Amino acid sequence: MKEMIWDDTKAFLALARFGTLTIAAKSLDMGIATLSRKIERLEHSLQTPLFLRFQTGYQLTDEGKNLLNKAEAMEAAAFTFTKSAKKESQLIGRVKVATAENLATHLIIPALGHFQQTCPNLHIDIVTDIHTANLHRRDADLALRMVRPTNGNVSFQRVGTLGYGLYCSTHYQNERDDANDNFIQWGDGYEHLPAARWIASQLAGKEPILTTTSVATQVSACLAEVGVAILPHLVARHTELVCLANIPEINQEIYLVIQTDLTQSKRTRAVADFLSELVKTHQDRLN
Amino acid sequence: MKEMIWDDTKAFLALARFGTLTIAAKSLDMGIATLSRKIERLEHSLQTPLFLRFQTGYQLTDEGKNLLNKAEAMEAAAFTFTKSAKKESQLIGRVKVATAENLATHLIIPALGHFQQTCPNLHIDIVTDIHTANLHRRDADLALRMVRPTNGNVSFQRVGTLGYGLYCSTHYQNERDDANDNFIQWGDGYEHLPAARWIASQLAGKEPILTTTSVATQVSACLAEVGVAILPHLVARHTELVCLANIPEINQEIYLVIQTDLTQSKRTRAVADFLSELVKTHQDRLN
DNA sequence: AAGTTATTTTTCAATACTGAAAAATGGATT
DNA sequence: AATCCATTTTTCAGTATTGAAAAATAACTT
Repeated sequence: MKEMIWDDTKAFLALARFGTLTIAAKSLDMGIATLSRKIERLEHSLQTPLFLRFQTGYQLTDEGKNLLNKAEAMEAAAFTFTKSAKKESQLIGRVKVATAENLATHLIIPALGHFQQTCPNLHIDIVTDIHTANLHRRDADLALRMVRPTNGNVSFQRVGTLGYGLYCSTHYQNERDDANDNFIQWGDGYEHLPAARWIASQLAGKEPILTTTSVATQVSACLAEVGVAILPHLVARHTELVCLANIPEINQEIYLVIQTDLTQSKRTRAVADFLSELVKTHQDRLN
Repeated sequence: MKEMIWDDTKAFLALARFGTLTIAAKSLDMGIATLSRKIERLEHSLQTPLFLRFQTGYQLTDEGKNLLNKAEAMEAAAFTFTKSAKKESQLIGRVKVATAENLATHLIIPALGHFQQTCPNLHIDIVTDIHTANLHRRDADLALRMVRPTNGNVSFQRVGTLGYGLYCSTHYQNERDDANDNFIQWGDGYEHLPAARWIASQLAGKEPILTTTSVATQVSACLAEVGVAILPHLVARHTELVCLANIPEINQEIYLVIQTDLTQSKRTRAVADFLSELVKTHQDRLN
């Protein structure tokens, strides 16, 4: 006995509802004969008579009546399947983006308004948790990072460069002794940063005047005229600090990390495109 | 855009599970090319890419992954549909039979053991509620009655005759005065019974020695040598009472009432056949 | 870097499905 | 009892679906 053909359930439901082959066939947009054969086939594969044939139309048997709600359950399942697919095909839902706080605050969030206009039903969640270095599926869908990913599970692309400069307050600049700068340096655990390494080479053994562990505190220190610091242009440009020099040798690449490019859903891809475009159009502000 | 073909969901599930067209096609017992086309058609009608094609096989997209559980829900619904149909096609379940207590006790129940042997998975529920005169669908599936049904919603067939006789104890018989019997009559509300009417005609104005409202009490009264009573042979044959005369003029027809014959489920029909056969084979004991 | 392998995609004849029209059915009406 | 009528069932030519084999593809191996 051949397995049931799921599509025949449509025929069963229509015929049960309309009662006559003629009307049911019209509702299904198929020939009268086809419908009759589908019902026949279904009854065969279920080994159960579903209808009684009268000249006035088809009438459900007891078996048919008892099976009707089961068929309707199938219909409901099929409906949610197609409906979910439609949802899936549209730009709807939430996408989680992991990134550095700097980029989030000064680059992404300011552009969010414009993004919402183009994709009103697509929402972005931003995660700036420092521990989300490796892009696990549950952590985030996308990441905008400044370290080259090592995990082989993800793919990535260079989308731009984050530029750094030597900054200080105007007052410090006026009083400055070029050969003997007061450097604000990164503290324990951040020695690997390109900015930290550059300062270390400038200090050549001398002591820094202050060490901190965040960009925000270094900005504060500069404004308080403690000394000079290496800051991203992106951050410093919003302050009253002055740029003494651009330091291109410690520029950092910005990578858009994605979960293996190809399998991504439409909405993830849309956000990825938005971020990639965003970095590219603002490349001047980053350098 | 054409509506989704439910059967293609099978293809989606198989391919998602086996990962390769070749194996999935084998599992579905169809050609490799057919499966490929079904997937293509499904993706088109859902307007969503479900798989990524690689030489190593098909891989679910994010959309496909998200839709997988929806498709599985459909599969589950289809499974219960077919399983229920199988149940429906077998002689399995319960059938509710409404009947008189006499017939239940002395005719149906004694034969139940034999019925269980032929249909071990089919259970009979017996309802002897007096109020279940009209066979509503929720009350009972079948009825074995001694009144001709009036409700047009049901069909019925004469399956036999219930015979009555004039009964008394042996002692009463020995002392009997034929012209002056002590009749045990039916009480208020039962005057319409054929037996009651027959006794009334015999009494011709005289008073009965006792009135009761059940067969069991009349049997008791006879055994206590109160008088003579009209009893169904079926009941009296199990007692020590003696039959003074057979009263064929008040025989009652036994009707098997069914919910409109044709639409009945297999199990109801099986029980109907059993009951019909039962009455016919025991017709001698009824008369 | 070329060859091997397992896979998908294409091709085409055979098969199955489809629908319009004709025939048959059986209940309803006169 | 004969006719009508709305329906199902059958018929048959056209269409779509199917599967085996051939061609193409790209990952993997030597």
